[in-house]
Amino acid sequence: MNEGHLPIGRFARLCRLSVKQLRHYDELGLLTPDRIDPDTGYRYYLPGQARAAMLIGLLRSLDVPLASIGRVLDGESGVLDGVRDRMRDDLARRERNVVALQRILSDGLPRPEVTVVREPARRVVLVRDVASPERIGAVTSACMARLMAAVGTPEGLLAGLFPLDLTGEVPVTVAAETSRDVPGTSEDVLPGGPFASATHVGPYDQISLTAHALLAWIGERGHTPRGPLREVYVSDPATTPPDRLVTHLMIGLEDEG
Amino acid sequence: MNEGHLPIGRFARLCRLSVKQLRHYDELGLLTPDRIDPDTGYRYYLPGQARAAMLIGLLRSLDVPLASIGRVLDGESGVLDGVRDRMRDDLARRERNVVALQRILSDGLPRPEVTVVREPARRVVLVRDVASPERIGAVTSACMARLMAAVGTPEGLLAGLFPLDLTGEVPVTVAAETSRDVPGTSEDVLPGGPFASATHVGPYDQISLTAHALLAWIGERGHTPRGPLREVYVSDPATTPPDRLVTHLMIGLEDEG
DNA sequence: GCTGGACCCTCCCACCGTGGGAGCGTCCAT
DNA sequence: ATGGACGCTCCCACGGTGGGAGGGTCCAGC
Repeated sequence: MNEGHLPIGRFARLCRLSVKQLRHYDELGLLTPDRIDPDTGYRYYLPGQARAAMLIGLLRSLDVPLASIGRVLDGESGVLDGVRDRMRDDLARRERNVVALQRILSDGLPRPEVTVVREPARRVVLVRDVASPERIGAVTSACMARLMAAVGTPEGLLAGLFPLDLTGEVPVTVAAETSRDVPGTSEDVLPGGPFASATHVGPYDQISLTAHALLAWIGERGHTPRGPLREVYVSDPATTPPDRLVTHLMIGLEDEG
Repeated sequence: MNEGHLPIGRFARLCRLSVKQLRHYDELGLLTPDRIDPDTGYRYYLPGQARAAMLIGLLRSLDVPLASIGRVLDGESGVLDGVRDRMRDDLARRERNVVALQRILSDGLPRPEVTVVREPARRVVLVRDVASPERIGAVTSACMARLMAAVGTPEGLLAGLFPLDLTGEVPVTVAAETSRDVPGTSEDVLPGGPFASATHVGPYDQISLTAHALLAWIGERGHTPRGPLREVYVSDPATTPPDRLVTHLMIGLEDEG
């Protein structure tokens, strides 16, 4: 063991890492042994490498991916900020998941009554945006605020439109029924026809549970959904406690299932 | 397509799942097609299976593992409670990670001054417990409260002892130096000898960063740590703001490095 | 100098859930 | 009958770690 070289096992004990981990980090170029015996392939580390090794261990214990750790060790700046931001997003998603799971455990799965209604076509003005799946709630609120500011008092229904597939970037649309033209919004006609409709009572962040039940109802009967999910906001969230918020959920149906 | 049987692609679109997922769930026995053509191997589903499929999708979107979903579908009770509890623990761990990462980003890695001190053997009384890695802080506080209640005013130092390996169930020990016998505690002698010592200033939940630096110092110099990590609590957390809490961290050294 | 046991090497597989793709067979509307 | 959409199975990839097989190496004690 000349020059204080340590074989991998001893070095591993020093750094509280496993031999497997050290070999893996070597393979990835994160922590290269000071010397590798060309004949035997034995890896030899210096005690001075312990700090780098333990930094890897520390960051791993904080769930920083090895790829990011590599970039940190290469001196790239801002890497950990990105990691932290991603972790925060992930954390928020998991918090919502736990809340939703708790809700399911407390209340059971929603089994809303589903009816088929025939909707007229409706002339509306729209405000649109795009959101990541986590940000849908906030972005929808912001769109609604913009729409209300532009429209003033709506003459008819107030609704949100969302694609059924909530992966990737999700287009968010809020619509207010009106016969007037409103600057700052675009105008459109929501198609009429048969819709499957269910009513969600409760906070907006649990709408997806009722939406799920509605989709399941449609699936069970062999219908094919058509177009986006419509959320018709019946209550005013400014004056209604979250547990009493009423929202109609509607999904268009093919004329023939 | 007799009796309303749907081939896998159509059923997948109905349930917002991928064909790959459905095949996987079939393989795991979570959702078996109503009929499998024995000649072609084609899977055929009934529309009535959509609700089960979407329940799988819903629970998956909440990060419930497929194995747990399987047990839910088998009617086993209490499964989701366990999942939720595990998620909560995981969430707490991730929250701590993000906080620690933020701390590293704000303050940089701690680079405490490390000194070698020679400690006398000390007679102490002990309170012990066991904790999962997440609960160490809370359990240590609880032990300390018990110890203080039993000892009253300590005559000497007040310390916590923790193994260097914080995986699995971690034994937690708090010690108060005293010459008296104290009912409700056990008595022991902390060995003396050379110790590497560093001072942590700041909240207790960031002690691990300084402990890491101390271990790295030991590793860099080729010493071998001996025995548990000692945390000597210098400040009174009841009267000191968290940012000013002073803790000495000490790790025993082999006489010969 | 020899030997045994601890240590090291490489290579493969497993976990979990999903997606991609190769290579090939099947269904159905034209 | 034929083309194109759709189905099948089987393999590989991701990230990070552990387990294990099969084989070579080091060193302390004799």
